[in-house]
Amino acid sequence: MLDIKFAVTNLDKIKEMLIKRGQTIDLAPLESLNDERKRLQQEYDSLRAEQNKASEEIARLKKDKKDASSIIASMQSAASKVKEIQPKLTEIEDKLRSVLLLIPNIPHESVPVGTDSAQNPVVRTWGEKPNLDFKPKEHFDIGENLGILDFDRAAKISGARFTIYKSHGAALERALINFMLDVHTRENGYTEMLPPYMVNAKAMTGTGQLPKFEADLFKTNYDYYLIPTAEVPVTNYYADEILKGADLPIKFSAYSACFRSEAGSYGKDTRGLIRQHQFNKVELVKFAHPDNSYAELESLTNNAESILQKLGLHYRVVSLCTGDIGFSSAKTYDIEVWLPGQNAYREISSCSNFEDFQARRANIRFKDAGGKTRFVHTLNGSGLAVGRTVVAILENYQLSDGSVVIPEALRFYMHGLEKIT
RNA sequence: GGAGAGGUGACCGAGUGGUUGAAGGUACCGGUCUUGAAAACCGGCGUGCAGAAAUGUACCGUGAGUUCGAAUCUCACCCUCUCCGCCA
Repeated sequence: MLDIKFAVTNLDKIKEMLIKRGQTIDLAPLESLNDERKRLQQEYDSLRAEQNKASEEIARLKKDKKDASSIIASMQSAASKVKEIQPKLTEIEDKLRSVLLLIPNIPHESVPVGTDSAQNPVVRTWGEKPNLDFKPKEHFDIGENLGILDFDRAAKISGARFTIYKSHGAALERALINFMLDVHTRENGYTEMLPPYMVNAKAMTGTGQLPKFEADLFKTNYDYYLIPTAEVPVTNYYADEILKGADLPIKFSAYSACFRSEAGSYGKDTRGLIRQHQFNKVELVKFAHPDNSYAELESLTNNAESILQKLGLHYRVVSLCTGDIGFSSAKTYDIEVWLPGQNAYREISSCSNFEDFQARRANIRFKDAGGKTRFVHTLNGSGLAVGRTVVAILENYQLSDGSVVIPEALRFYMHGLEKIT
């Protein structure tokens, strides 16, 4: 959420931002609602001032055992007027907030201008495509042939976009989770967290999934939403709190299952593990000082990259352009891993700095060195999407006979297994 | 599911209708003292909105109500804790 003062005094900037993002929002209500709010607030304040003054006078008279009935009678009209204005004011404030909640974040000045993902510049690449002297298979064929992924039976018991991992497949997924958490907690300085997978609407609003993206979420019949990412519970961990400036940055790493309705992506990635209703992810979350949140974004991205490096998987980092960047984000790097079977780079991590956009929604603040209370900057990134990492391993480490080599960094977690055959 | 207790500032904790934005303490910031630190003492110390400022106003879980006036009374809801029952 943007700051209302900033919003009404920088309407041009917001309009420009919306054009760059390729979106249209009617901003007229913003100005008129804010004017109306100010007008009502002033009226309300002066009425209340009158009431408060009279109250003091009444108190004084009563204390002196004098008659106050005339002044009490004279205040009755003011009281009824206050009752008239109050609900109007509340209504305007609610409307104003609901408009603000639908305005996306302003991209950082370093974010490239562009219309879609084709215009995301590559920032860097790491490693090289593997040399496969045969036609590489896609991960779902490899997995099914090895008997470690079962899509048909998952469809039978759940539906499309679900998978059952079996045997070494299940072990591989579990190994990756432990491997990633160990690297982030022991080498990268994150504190591990295991959060709830169901949260309330307030938490979803805090991180920006609600109110705009309700259709992307699964909701239970008890008013709980299934989390689409651990970002939601972990970022909201400090909602409505004031942190100590000296404690920043605070870094959490959390494994969770993630649930997404994938509404609107019908027909995309229908086969395999790439796009699932339920998938596993290890998430990185940071609460940072506004002065160095962009340096923190770089290191967070590097932390996510370190997993791919240890696994020996070739990837590139792209900077999302203004037309592709997410609603809440001010700047996002996507890490795209190379998939020989698909002959394409695919997103395996998305690392973002939200600046104070989420902090303002979730009300997460800190005391700076001067004792002033300010909003923190929140950041997060996948470290990494586990299912897609399995895809990358199967496709990059496949052999011509259909077997798959286990990357060395993972063998400890696979009890020494070197190859899935 | 049944019975009870409670939600106050960064934290602990007073406060049951009239100068209460809210005692006291802790933490924090500044100062005195000290070679330095600690201790002690003195002072400061919430946030939003409007305003150039003075100042005004709002905020004591959330929402509604009673009243000239609500942290304080009424109702609903949310959350936490304790006991009983049931269950992994």
